[in-house]
Amino acid sequence: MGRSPCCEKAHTNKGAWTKEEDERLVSYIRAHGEGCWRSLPKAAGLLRCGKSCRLRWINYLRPDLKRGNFTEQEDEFIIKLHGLLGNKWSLIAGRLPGRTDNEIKNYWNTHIKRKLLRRGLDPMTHRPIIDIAGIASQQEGAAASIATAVQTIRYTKPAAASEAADSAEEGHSGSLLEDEELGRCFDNSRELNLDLSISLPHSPMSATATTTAAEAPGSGSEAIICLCCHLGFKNSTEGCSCSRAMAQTTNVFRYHRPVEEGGYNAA
DNA sequence: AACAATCGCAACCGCCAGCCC
DNA sequence: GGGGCTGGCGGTTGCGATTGT
Repeated sequence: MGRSPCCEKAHTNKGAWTKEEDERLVSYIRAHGEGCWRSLPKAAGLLRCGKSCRLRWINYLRPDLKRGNFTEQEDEFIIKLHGLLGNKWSLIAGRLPGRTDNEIKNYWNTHIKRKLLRRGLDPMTHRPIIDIAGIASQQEGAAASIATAVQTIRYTKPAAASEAADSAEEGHSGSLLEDEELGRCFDNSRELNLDLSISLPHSPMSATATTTAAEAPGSGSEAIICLCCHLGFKNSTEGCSCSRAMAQTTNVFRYHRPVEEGGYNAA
């Protein structure tokens, strides 16, 4: 059984694309647009798998691609987005015009990982490595499975961790969920609510940034912003469930950040 | 100069979700 | 409802380029 192949492998080229193949693909897409990738190779006279054509176009031939080195600002932006989204390269790429998911993924693996390690941060969790080692030691014994689950939850919302790590230089405090709180969330819900929302940090700075934002329980000065909506990952017709999630604020993981515009720019 | 090791990136692979019939 | 098809995604691999010995 198994999957049917996406194309007839016996008659398809593999490996590096030639100039001629590139030209064929580009001219076809210019003439007909991005249509059905499966039928495109045949229509364009290419001995390539449709997937391969799509990848070549998206990652290399698209006219709006910005090629060349990443700027320091892009670096920091990627780090922050990765802190928020994890390895969701396509989502990260969606926030960086002219960059592809593949490019960002490669760049992350070859440059940024090392950069974070040099800063003493774990590239996956964005937490200080010493801190992680401490948690790892606590995980030994009977609590290991719970602690692992907590780490997993933390990974869905690690932005606060990166914010915390940067807080010394950025001047605002991250609001990392305490282990106890994370454990409670996990224990209560048994399932992860992946709706992300944003609220103001608990720092004094945030109070000055508060405008007409909804008051959040507990802090008295938190504005809750749905991350999906704020970043534009969901359009208005897709019915983000943020309002529902916010009505049940107990198990919603929030990303705390200042409200002012440009907050995602590199510090 | 020759070889080995490492790096960087393009491309591939397999899985998954959404759509359509 | 479910099965097949397709597009899209993230992880991994392959290989040329670069650097070190």
